[in-house]
Amino acid sequence: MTDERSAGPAVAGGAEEGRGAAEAVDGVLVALADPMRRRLLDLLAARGEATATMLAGGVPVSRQAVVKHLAVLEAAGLVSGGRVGREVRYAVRPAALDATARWMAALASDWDRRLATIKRLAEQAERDSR
Amino acid sequence: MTDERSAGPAVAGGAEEGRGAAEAVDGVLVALADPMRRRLLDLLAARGEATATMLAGGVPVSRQAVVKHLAVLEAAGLVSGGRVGREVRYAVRPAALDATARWMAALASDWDRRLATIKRLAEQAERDSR
DNA sequence: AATTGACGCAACCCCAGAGTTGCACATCGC
DNA sequence: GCGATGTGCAACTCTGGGGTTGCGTCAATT
Repeated sequence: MTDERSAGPAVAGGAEEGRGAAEAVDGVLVALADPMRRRLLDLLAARGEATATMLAGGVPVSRQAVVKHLAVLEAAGLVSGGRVGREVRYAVRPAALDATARWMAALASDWDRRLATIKRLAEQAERDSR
Repeated sequence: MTDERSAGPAVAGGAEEGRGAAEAVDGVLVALADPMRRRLLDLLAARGEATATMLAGGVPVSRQAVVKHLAVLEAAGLVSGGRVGREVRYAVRPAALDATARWMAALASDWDRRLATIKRLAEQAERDSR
């Protein structure tokens, strides 16, 4: 087994590199917005490694549809695929997902900060007018 | 200012309650997948509170388009709107975003766990065959 | 009361993308 | 070599959703 996928920090998928964090996040969000793609990710995470044909067996769509979904997922950095003989094995990549999770958490805390400021100002104004 | 939005844990938006975590996450992901909606969230977070008409002024689409986006965002629990006189003021709600961020982080760490297991098993098998 | 500004509803256009089918090409097992 | 299996490519269909326009309604201002 060529373990090019198991530990390398370099993006083997070759789909995302020189882009800003915003566009990387965009790709992940768009990819995750589709229920079928989330299901495929689930299957893939459960099996560790699988081909498009295998995955198509566990989902009510054609193999070609699965291939397209995998292409989107790979472009988003969520999975990576490599050829082994005549088949293409895909595996899950946690890094992109983790990065997006952190982005969202940071955004949420930013909103919290802003809301706290707004509230404080409002109370201040009320105190002044009283 | 009625601060029904600032601290209450109860979902004032009235759009999500009896659903499982999966569908709540789905709504948030679908909502965030659109760049225009993310921009509207940004504007809303920056202004603290705004109406659809105001937001339409800072974005290259019609007011009606903004209204539709706000409806999606509200259904996802990302914003909440309330009538004040003849206008409807919207504000950002960090809770749903934070919950989704945690869901993603948990999923990423789950993938990591599975990958670690796979890798361990592979090394074990290799050691045995040697 | 008349006017103005903000909202809601409904009908409509348009295209990206999810899914399909058919076929050609490569690879494994015999 | 030959059949069987798995991929890749391309053309095609069709639904969903983002966007628009038009109009009716309601509240604030004067």
